Amino acid sequence: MTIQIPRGTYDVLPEDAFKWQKIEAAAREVCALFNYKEMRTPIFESTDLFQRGVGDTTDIVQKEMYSFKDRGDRDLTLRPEGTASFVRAYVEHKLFGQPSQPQKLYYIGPMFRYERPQAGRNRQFTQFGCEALGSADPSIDAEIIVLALTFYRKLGLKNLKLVLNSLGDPESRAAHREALIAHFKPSIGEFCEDCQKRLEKNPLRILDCKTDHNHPLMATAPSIIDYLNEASRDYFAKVKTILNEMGIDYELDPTLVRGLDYYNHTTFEIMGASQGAITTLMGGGRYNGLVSELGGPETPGIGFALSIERLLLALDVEGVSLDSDPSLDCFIVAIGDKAEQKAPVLLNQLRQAGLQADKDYMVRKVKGQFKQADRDRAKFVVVIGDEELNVQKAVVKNMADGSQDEVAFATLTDYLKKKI
RNA sequence: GCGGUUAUGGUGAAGUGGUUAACACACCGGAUUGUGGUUCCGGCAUGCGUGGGUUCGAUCCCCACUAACCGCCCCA
Repeated sequence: MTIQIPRGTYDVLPEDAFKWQKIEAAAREVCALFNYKEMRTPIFESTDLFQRGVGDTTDIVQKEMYSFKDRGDRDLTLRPEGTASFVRAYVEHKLFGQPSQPQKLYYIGPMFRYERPQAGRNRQFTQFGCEALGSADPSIDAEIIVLALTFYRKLGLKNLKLVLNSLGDPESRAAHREALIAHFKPSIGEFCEDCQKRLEKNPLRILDCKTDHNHPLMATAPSIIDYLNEASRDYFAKVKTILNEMGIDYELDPTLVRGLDYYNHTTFEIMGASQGAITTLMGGGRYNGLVSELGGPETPGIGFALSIERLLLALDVEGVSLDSDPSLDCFIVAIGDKAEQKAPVLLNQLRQAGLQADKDYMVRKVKGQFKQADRDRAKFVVVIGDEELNVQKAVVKNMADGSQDEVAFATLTDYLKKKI
């Protein structure tokens, strides 16, 4: 039996790779525009990093990590997300000591989660993410959201919905937590098993439950918005004001609860048109305690991550095409043994002169060689055979209009460069 | 991790318990000793996801496994 690709992974074939290049180029351009610098961190890290960073109670850590021991008996994990690594690097290289703050950074790379694959969910997937470390200014919250929107719009996505919430600071969260427990505890038996477990661990997540979505207590549950203390409320108000003044539409959703433990204050998602159940294109939020949690000084931070796989699906649903028109300047058709010997030499000359050029390698007949030239979208075909070699001239055919010229070998590159 | 659907060539797909597994597209060749995108003709699955079972005989029936898709959970 032939070996198959691991479950939940996929190959990007040549016909699709150019889309990825375009998307990655767009991401880099937008980051340059917003003055975010690339940082590259390893694809695996100490398992501890994610346990402490992402949070022990999260689904990611509890059941989705690709963990292994290396030959030195170290516990390592293929990264399930990017923020923990970036914060680790920020602390490890003492980037908090750099004069330039906040450190505005981005990454594009593979992430790994052991999940049941379906459209828009893979075991290896690719995230583009940005992190701004060191600033607690509400305008950076707005900036990071706008960066993501700019990126999507640049690629032609229109059907986007920004959803916002605030989880408040630790004091606000604690107050809300108590209120939630008090609200649900008397009737928790009417809820699903998961919710019963959530009650003590993370009652916030009950609000996210799809099973008990219609339970009357859901509608009357205490909203985090009502439990924000003054500082938290004030901060959130400033973020919203900036977005308003920039003309950014958003929807407030007090039940927007992100799955990672490190979030506080502003959280957000961008939803898009997508196939099936998955519509979250991008998610992120503020994580003010994370740097100190991972051994650095008390430092605020905020970031987002988005999936390129889901972006591609959304582009598809919206009918946005990233198709380009790859073409070849020139294709050499060789007829006969002598010409076949000459072809690679001539081809090399064209290439060295900067022309995108190719020839047949399948011993095809003339007709077949022309077909290949057509598939490669060659603008010109250079035909050489015995007759041409005798007079040191090639027949050059313009594939668009079918016209032909005789061109001396010596002037071939000049001729083609002028025509292209 | 749970539930449902599916699995035939490079692709999209018909199909039957019994000798040669439709059709279309793509590809290769010929009509046109040396010219593509049109047309006509020809070629192209020792094989029907993998392993086992039932049977005189299985691509078709049964079981297991694997994978894909959809839903749940959760997320990007």
